[in-house]
Amino acid sequence: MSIYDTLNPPQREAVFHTEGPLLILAGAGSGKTRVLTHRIAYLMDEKQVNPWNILAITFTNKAAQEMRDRVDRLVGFGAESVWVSTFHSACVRILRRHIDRIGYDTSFTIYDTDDQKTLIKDICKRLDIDTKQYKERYLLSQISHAKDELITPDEMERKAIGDFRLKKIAEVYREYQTSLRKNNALDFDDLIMKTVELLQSCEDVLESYQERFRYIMVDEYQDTNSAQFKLVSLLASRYENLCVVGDDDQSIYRFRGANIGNILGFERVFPGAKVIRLEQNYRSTRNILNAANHVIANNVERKAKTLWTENDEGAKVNFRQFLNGFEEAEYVAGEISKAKREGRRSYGDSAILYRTNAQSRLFEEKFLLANIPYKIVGGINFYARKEVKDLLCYLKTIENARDDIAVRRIINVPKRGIGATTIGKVQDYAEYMDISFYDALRVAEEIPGLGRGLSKLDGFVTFIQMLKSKAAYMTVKELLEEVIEMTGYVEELRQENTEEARARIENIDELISKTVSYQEAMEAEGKPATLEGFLEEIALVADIDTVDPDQDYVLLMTIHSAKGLEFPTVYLVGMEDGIFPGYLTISSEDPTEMEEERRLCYVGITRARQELTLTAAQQRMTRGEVQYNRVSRFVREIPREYVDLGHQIQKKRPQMNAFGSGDALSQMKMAFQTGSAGAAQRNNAYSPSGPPGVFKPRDFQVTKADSLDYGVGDTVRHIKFGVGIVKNIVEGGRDYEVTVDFDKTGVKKMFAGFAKLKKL
DNA sequence: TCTCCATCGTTTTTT
DNA sequence: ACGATGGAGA
Repeated sequence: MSIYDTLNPPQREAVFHTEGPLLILAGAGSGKTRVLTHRIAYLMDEKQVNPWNILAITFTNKAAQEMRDRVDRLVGFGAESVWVSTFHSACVRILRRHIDRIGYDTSFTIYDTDDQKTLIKDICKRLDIDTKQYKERYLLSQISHAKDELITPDEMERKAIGDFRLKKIAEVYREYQTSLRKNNALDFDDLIMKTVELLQSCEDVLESYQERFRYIMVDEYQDTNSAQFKLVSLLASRYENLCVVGDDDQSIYRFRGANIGNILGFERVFPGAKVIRLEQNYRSTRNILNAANHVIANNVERKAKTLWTENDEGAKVNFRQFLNGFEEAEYVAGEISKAKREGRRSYGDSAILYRTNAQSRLFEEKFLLANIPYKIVGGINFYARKEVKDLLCYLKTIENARDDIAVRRIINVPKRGIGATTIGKVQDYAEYMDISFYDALRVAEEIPGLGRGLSKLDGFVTFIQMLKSKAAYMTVKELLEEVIEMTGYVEELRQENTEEARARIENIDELISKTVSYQEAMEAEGKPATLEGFLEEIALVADIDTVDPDQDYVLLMTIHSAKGLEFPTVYLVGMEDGIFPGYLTISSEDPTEMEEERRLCYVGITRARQELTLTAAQQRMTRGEVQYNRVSRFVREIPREYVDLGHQIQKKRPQMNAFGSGDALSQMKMAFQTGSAGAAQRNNAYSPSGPPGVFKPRDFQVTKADSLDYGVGDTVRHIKFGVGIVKNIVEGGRDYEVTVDFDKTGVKKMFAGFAKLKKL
C-alpha cells in the first residue's frame, strides 16, 4: 500500500509523469492540490530529486503554506527546502539577490496601489497632464497592462506613432519608471517584469536558476499573464520539466492581464506536451455540480469537458428572492444561526460570497446584530488604512530614505508645521539637483527661500536620523513603538476620544502584534527578523492569507477571493442582473466579458460542497439610489429540477402573509418607499431568537392594492409574450395598468385583468 | 498653514 | 451614500 494508491488513474498518471512538459486540465474539485502534493512527494521519494530543485508556484501565500504542510505530511522531511511560493514572493526572493545587476539597489521597497496613485499624481502634475482627459486610474491600468505584456516605455513609444493619446501614455509611463528607480522602488508588476529582465540580460543568473529549478509546477495556470508565462518558460527552457495545472472555466483574472491563451495554447508552445484531464469531482453534491455544469455550458469559448461525480445527489440548490438587501442579509444570518443552533453546522462551515466588496456591509450589520462571528476578507486592506500606512511609512523611510513617497507622506504627520509651500520648495530643489527628497532635506540650509520652515525640516531630519541609528539594534516591534512614542501618534488619537479614533488605535495595536508574530515566525525558521523582511511580508500578503482555519467564523468575501477554497455551505448573494453580472458587463459590446462573468459564477457555485443557496433582492440601494434588478441570468440558466424555490414554507405560516395583516403591509410599503434600515429591521422575521424556520414569503408584495399578486421588480409570465419583469404599476379607474419588460418582445403596457400575468 | 464645507465622481474583481 | 478634493476663510 503506497500513498499513490488512493489516487484515481488520471491523477496517478499525472503524478508519475515527471519528465517533460505536462498540462493538467483539472476541473473544479477534481483534486489538483492532491496531485501536486503527491507529485512533489513522488519526485523526492521515488525519483531522488533534491527538494531544492523543485519550484511550485501557487496563487496565494495561504495556498503555498497549505501545500508545504501537505507535502510535509507525505514525505516526512525535506519539504521545507522546496520552493513553494507565489509568483510575487518568488520574484522578490530572486530580485533581492540580483537586482543590482540591472541597476537597482537590493534594498528596494515595494509600492502598493496607494503609493502608485500618489506617484502618478505627482507625475501628472510634473508633466502637466490634464487629469480630466487622462484619469490617474486609467493611466495606471494602462501602465500595468503594458507591464503584464512586458512592454517597455520605449516599445510603447514606438507603437504610438501617429497615436497622440498612446504617446502621452508612453510619456507618463517612462516618467513613472524613472521615478520608481529614483525612489528605489518597484510596483507589483515590476516584480515580475524586472525578474524577466534580469534573467534575459544576465545569462549566468538565468543559468543558475535553470539548474536550480529542474522541476517546476504552476497552479492556477489559467490566471497567469504573459509576463508570468515568459518567466516560467525562461526558467523551464533548459530541462522542460514544467507541469502546469489549470481550468479554463475558472479563468477570472483577465482584467489584470491573465492570458487564457497560456492554457489554451500550451501544447503549441510546448510541442510534445502531455495533456491529462481530471474530470471527476470529489467536492460537491450532484445537484450542485449539475447546476454548475449547466451554467458554464452557456459559454462558447471553452475546452469542452464535463465534470462528473460519484457523490450523493444532495439537497437541491436553494434560490430565494427578497424584497430588498436587508431582508436578504437577514435571511442568511437567520439560516446560519439556525444551522448552528440545531448543531448541523458550525459558523466556519459557511461562506458568504458576493460580486463586489461593497456588498459585505449589509451582512456585517446583520451578523453583528445576530451575534454571529464573522470575518470579512478583502475590501480595504488592513495595511492600506491611514493610521497603519502612516506608521509603515516611518518604517519605510528608516529602511529606504530614497523612497520619496514615504518620506513626503510622513513629513507633516503628525503636524509639524511643514506645509505644501515648503514641501514644494524642497521638491523643486531635489529635482533641480537630481537628488532624493530626503537628501534635499538633509541639506535644507542650501535651499533658498525656506525661511522659518528650515528649523522644522531640521527637526524632522534629526528625528529620522536618530531612528535610523536605533534601527541597527532594535527589533521591529521596539522600533515601531519608538516611532509611536516619539511622534505622539497614539496620544493624539487618544485625545480625540471618538469612536473612530479608538478604532484607529486598535488597528495600530494590531500592527504591533503583527510585528511580534513576524518576529516569532522568523525565529521559528531560524532566520533573522529584519525591518526589510517585515515590510516585504506586509507588501505581499493578501488578506486571504490571514484566514485562520481553526477559528470558528463565517467568512465573507468576493468570489474572486474564494478561488481555490471550498465550504460545506455557500451563500451566493446578490444574484441579480446589474449586480452579478454587473451592469458594466451587461451593457458591454464584448461578449467575452459576459463569459468571464459566467466563469466567475461557476467558480462561486463550485465552492460549495453540500449546500448552496443563491439569493437576490428585488430592489437594492446602489450609490444612494434604489435600483430594481431582475433575477440574475445565471440563476435562470440553472434548470428548475435542481432548484428549490422554498414556496412550501410560506404556506405553513399564513400569519406571515401580507394580505392577512394590514400592519405588515404598511411596514412593507415603508420599506419599499424609503429602503431604510429602520423599516426593514422592525420586520425582523429572521432574528435568531425568533421561531425557527420562519421564512418571509417572497410573495410579500408591494402594490397599491392587495388584489395583485405581483409587484414592481417581479418576474412574471404572459401567455403570449413569455417571461418579463414588471417595471411599473399604475392604478387606473377599474384596473391596474402594468408595464412589463419582456425578454423577447420588449416593453409592453397592459391591464392586469386582461393580461393574466403569472408571477414566477 | 490649517480647517471646514461644498462639489464631484465613483465601483467591479487583486498580487 | 461616501470619500476624496479643492477652495474659502480663520
